Order: sequence, then structure tokens, then C-alpha cells
Amino acid sequence: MAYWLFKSEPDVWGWDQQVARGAAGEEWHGVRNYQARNNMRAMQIGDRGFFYHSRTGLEIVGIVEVCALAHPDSTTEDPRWDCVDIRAVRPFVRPVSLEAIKKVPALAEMVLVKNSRLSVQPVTEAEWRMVCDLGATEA
DNA sequence: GCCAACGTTGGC
DNA sequence: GCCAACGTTGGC
Repeated sequence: MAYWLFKSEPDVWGWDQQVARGAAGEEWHGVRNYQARNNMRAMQIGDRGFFYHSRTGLEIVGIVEVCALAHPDSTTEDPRWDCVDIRAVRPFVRPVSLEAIKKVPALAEMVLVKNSRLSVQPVTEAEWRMVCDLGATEA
């Protein structure tokens, strides 16, 4: 199983909306960046991801799970763009802020820190465990 | 709201 | 195929 991080501006699509989708999940549409798309194409059913609020919030608020493999993005005719579906698994007991992550030397290599503009990012297993610990949340 | 960093586009 | 111009993202 692989680990990922999904970024969204909560004003546009937030954790609460994701939770409201329930087990059916929701298309992670709107990605128009090749790296992010390639990450989604590499995902398997059951892969886990962090749900991060960008711009307003700047914190990881929950854990999601991939529930559909990459398929054409329904919001565009352009065949280049694919996306997966994800569903909420559980919220973080304590959200983990970007600030808190930056304070941990072992997390300095996280893509979130190194390349903050990438909207769908890989997360290593070690990073995954550490962030879940910071959030007092089951991995 | 600003602006640095980054990705994409398109003329040459 | 280069690179300048442009648009977008996202932390601050």
C-alpha cells in the first residue's frame, strides 16, 4: 500500500464535504498538472492519503482512501486528465499544521515542505506514521 | 493582498 | 527545442 497527500482549498472543497460523500467517495477532479495526474495514475484501491487544507487552514485534517482507480476526469473533455475517487476514512484527532510539520527535522523532506505547489503528492511510510503520531490519530 | 516559485504555452 | 511571457498556486 502506498501513501499520498491530497490538497484542497477548504473554500472550494473541504473535509466536511468529503465526509458528507460517505463511503461512495468523490472524484478528485480538477487536477491539471501532469505530476499530480501521474501520481493518481499510480494509485491502487485502498491506498491511503492525507487530506490537507491549503491557503486557509494549512493543516492536515483527515485520512482518506482511494476507492476508484484513475479514470477520465468528468469535468473536462480533455483526454489528458484523469483522476481517482477518494472517500473519507477518519478525521485527525488533532489536525497537524504545516507549521508543526516544519518543526520536525525528520519531515523536512516531505513534498509538502519541498514542493508546496504540487496538489497530489507521494508520502513515505515513515512520514505517514510520524504525521499520524503528531495528529494523535491511528495510521 | 502580495509575490515567489513553478508550470505551461507559443513564437521563433 | 529554446526560452520569454504568462497564468496559477499557495505560504506569508
